[in-house]
Amino acid sequence: MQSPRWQRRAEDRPREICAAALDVFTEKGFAAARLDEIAKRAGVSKGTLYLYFKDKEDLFRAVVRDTVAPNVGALRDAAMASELPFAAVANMFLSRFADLAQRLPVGAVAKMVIGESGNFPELAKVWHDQVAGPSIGLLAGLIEKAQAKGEVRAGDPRLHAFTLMGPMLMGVIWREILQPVGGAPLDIEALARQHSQTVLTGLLAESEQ
Amino acid sequence: MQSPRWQRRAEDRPREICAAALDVFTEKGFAAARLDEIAKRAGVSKGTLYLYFKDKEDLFRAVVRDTVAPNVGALRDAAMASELPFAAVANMFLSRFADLAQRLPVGAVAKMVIGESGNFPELAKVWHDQVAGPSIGLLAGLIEKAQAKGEVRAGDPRLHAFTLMGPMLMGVIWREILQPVGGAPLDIEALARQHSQTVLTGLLAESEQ
Amino acid sequence: MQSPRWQRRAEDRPREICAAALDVFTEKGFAAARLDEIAKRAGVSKGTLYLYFKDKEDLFRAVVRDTVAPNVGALRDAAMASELPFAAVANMFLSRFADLAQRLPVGAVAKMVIGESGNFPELAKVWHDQVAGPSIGLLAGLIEKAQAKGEVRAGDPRLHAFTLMGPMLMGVIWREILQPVGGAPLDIEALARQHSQTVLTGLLAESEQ
Amino acid sequence: MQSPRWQRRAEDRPREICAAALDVFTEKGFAAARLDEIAKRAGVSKGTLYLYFKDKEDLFRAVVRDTVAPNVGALRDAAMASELPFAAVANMFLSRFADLAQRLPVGAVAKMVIGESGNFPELAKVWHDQVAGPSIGLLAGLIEKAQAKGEVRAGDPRLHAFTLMGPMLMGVIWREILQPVGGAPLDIEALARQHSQTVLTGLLAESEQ
DNA sequence: TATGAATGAGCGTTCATTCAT
DNA sequence: AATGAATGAACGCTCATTCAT
Repeated sequence: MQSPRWQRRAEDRPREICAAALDVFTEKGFAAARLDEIAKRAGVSKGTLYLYFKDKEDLFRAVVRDTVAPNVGALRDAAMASELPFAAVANMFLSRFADLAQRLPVGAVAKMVIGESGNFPELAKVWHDQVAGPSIGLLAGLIEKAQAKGEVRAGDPRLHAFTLMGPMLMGVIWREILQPVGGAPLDIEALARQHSQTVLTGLLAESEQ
Repeated sequence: MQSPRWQRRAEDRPREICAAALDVFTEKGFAAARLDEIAKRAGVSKGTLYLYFKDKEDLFRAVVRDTVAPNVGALRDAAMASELPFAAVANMFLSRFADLAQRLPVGAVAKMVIGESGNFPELAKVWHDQVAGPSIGLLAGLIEKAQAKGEVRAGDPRLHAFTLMGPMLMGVIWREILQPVGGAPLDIEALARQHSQTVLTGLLAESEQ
Repeated sequence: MQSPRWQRRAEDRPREICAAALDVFTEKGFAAARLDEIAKRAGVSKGTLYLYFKDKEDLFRAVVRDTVAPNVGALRDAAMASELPFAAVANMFLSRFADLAQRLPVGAVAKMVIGESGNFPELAKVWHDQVAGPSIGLLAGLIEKAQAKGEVRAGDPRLHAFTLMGPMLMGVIWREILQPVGGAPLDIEALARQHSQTVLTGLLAESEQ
Repeated sequence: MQSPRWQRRAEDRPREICAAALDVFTEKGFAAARLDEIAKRAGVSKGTLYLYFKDKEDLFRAVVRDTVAPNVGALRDAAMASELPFAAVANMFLSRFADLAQRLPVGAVAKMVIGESGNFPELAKVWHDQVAGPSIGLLAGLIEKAQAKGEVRAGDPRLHAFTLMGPMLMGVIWREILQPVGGAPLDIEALARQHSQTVLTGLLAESEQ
């Protein structure tokens, strides 16, 4: 009576709700996610959600943006290393991505963005404009510079960027989608290590090149 | 009066419905797809759907299976070429995949499977068991054989397979998800060509290796 | 080809359909009965029903009327015996009813009429006007005459008719409704025999009267 | 503005809904009853029904059970009078039943149970196990005891029970089914009075016995 | 005459949203 | 600020009815 149980941490509510919502949206997708369940997992009532978010879409967007945002900064830094040899930059970039994918729900967000891209094109746009586009652009830029220096072989720099990043995306998706249904476990960091070595000097044995 | 309200086309109906359903499920995802719209696009009434499919889930599964199935066969063939030099096999595999991705809605199916993997784990399983798993396994096997022959450099064959295929998956997803929201257009076949050259001999210029 | 299988017995169709419909309507009631099932049990297609009956209601009414009709005649006869002593008339009436209830689906029709009286008041009306009303009226008339002759004790003749017929109706309902769910089996004819004896001279032993 | 769109009345809601549902189910039967109409009569929205009942069947069962239950207790008491002369017991039993039938929707429940016995055999079972079976059993037991004391004439006690109760059931059904479609009005209590007198000492005038 | 594929209105049920408490 | 009972629009599914064959 005197000290209402729920007065504590009023300003953490939005975060708690977003965390619960991320889980449910990831598991079910936007349409199949139930606000009832999000509320339950967040430990609040359904009505409370509406004190912090205008509606279900607003909550969904908030979840995606809040989870995407931190990624953006983490990638910017890699750009600064552009004076190092390309091999070192590539190594760093891949291992950094692997590290990111271990700590943040990169796979979960990818899943949501991919699955709901038809219903929420703007989220795909955010992902493109803030994450995928800049990353690819950044890489392509580094590659182009390295080509100019004679470090990297000729070819469309953007396609080269796909060669570099594609396996990492595939790894993240494998973990998120196929591993839970019986796919062989995948060590993202090992993938980053082996791939960065291999892709630089080629899959073929030196004797064959 | 002039044109009969409907025609008997029992044989084509299921295909027509599946085609319409593929579109709608791809655009909206399972939960947000409306049977009304699928029916409208298929040019039939809502009730007609139920003459051929038990319910919405049944239709969804049929769509995924029917679209996944053709892919399976197309990949088996690549295995036969295993006596060729690995470089040739890899080339063929990638260009074949690119070709497949041009003609079949690979991206659309991937999108559905990824987005609904939480609600339909069995579809993810089908995709894993019949498409992704075998493909990766096949590649890994070829790679292992090539390693034994000294053609391919050391390393976990499965991770090498990711190195080989990842960029193609990324390409497909880019086209399906990001290109519609402003992503730069991507030529999958050009990607296959450049990637297969690059990945075999390395991103680095020969002088650097 | 030459001799179409179904040309036989074309004029029996309505009867066959009614028989199947009686079963299904009795089991399920009007609303829950499926034309599909009636057609299947009648060995015809759904469309064929519409060659003989305007719609579902029309079929229902036909079923009830066709099954009710024969009962009517069978009861008229009992009136002619009105010169016999009342005890003999009552005996005859009850045993005739028991006989009827053995051979015709009296219980089934009663069930339908009772269950659908809200939706088909006219059927209840048919039942009242052609079956229950006349029967009760007939009995009440006989009783009144017998009272005038000093054969039957004073009292409202119609209520006396309830005393006479009620147990038979209860017997029919018991068989139709409660026996299938575990009610002890009931021999309608034994009931008719014992009841007709008892009701005439009283439940109480003679020493008690 | 002036009057709130709705009020919280969690405690009364189930009862109000059941009352409305009883009316509609009685009028229409289970299948033809519309939840829209039940909700309207209960003064709530359709969705509210689902706050208190799992689905339409659950509501139906609740209605029948809640309406059957009170009857059960009311009949138990009659057993205690077993030391009185049988004539007194029978009198009491019949008048008590008539009283019950005046105050409770006995006819309505009978109608529902009879009409839906095919679709809801368990309700027929409840009715048999808790109402009809015990009542008949109770009466048969009393009759058997009275026979042992020489009060009641020989014969199957259960069939005697039909002789006693049948007219009352018929009266209830008459009122519920036939009176609304033009059947002559029936005074259940008068029926109980006259029947109990008549059935004990016989329909026949004393001079005839 | 007979069929059964096709229709579409209608209902049970769900769930995002509101609002009296 | 927080609740959760109440709402009602919307959707999946059914099934009586129609009609091309």
